[in-house]
Amino acid sequence: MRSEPSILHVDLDAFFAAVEQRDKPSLRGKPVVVGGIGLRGVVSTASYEARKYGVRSAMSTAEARSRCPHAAYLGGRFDAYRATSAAVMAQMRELSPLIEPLSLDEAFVDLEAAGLSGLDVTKVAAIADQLKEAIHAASGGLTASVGAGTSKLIAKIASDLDKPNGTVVVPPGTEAEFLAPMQVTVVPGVGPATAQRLTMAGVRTVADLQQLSLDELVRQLGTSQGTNLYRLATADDSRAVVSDRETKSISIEDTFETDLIDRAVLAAIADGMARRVSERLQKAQLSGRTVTVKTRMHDFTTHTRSSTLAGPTDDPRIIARVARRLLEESDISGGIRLLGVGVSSLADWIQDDLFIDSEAAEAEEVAVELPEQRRTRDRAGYYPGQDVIHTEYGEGWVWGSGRGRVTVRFETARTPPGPVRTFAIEDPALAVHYPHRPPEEDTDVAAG
DNA sequence: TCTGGGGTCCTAGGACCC
DNA sequence: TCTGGGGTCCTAGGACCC
Repeated sequence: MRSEPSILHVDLDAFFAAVEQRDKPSLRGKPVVVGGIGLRGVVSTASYEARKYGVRSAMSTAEARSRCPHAAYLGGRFDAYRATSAAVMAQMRELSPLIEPLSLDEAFVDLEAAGLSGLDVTKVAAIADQLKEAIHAASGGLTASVGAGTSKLIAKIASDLDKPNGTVVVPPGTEAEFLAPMQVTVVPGVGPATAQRLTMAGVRTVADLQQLSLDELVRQLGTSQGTNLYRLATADDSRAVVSDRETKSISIEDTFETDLIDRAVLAAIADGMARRVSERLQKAQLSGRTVTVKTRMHDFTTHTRSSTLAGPTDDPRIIARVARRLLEESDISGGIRLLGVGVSSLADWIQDDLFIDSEAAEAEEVAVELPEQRRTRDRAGYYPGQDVIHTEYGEGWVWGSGRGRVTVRFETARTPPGPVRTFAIEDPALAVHYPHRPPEEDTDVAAG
């Protein structure tokens, strides 16, 4: 935690709805709801006029319509939101080289990294107000709320206290007492499930939380969340402002107007999703090894199935093939309301790097030295380090096998000696099996 | 009035290796 | 014949955030 309130949290007010009102003057001063407008839609953002009728984010659009039938219901124009967000973020970068966007409408700004010093409450409030004016001008009239404090936690909570168009600076040294009277749910990371567990332990406010020992909190919530919450409750937060956070996964999902049960229809939808995921991977110069299919049943229970490839891919055909297989393995009886396809275990090198010319592969083969005791056939009949398995992701040496799985070592140009990956032997990815030497007569080579 | 779409992080168990 | 513990990878599910 810092000695000066040098972290700002900037939060644009009713962002999506505000952009719509900016671009369409007839909507100004009127209730506007942006979100899913179909039968199963939910509200993303409600303008302040719509909030007067009880319309809230994450509420079903059906309920919003019943509460506020005369509002304008809009599906959203994300290109416009992205462009506006970029203009706003640029204003923050003018103020400091170190900003951390959390979403299109939120970011931390590090004033310390801007070389500013002697930051007392008055000075920070003035800086915040200037920033809000700059944002207003650059965005075509949008307002923001700003919180400032000695840590991310305090800045984030403060920005929420005087919305819209507020500025709240929490004086250094007053953090714990600032938090104490608040509900535990103001602490980021404490959602409904955690709040309920805490309630059962007699904890409703941060002050209640401050009474608990670390041991007790860890018992209630586990090591990670317990220790985190223990620190945050006493305003002990030294998390740094971090600019470029790397993408960990890319996914597409869709909720259908009515539940779908036809496997052929779903397979075709999965193909389209695989293509869109692939496009986004390629645009971001990323590829990934794990393909995940997500299904949501009529009763809202959600399942995921995933499969990890030998090497990263951004190929729509491969993603689609794996997604189809995972979908086939999924239970869709009774119909599903949602289908999703995603790719994770991302790498910033692309698929082509996995395929290398045979010359390089041979050079690598020479370099491979195996311990003597491994130069024997394993349980599934492979010679580890000598047999080669051909997969659609490239060729790799068998590194060991048994119990229905085979471990394959891949050689890649960029990352020799390459990843070691495990496949189920029945995995269709193992299209062909080429032993370097013929298996002995009694050897039952694992079925491909 | 039933519950979006895009993410992140954590946990837990099993397989496998040393 | 039984008994280990640590570490990594993978899978599945859940909580949470905007």
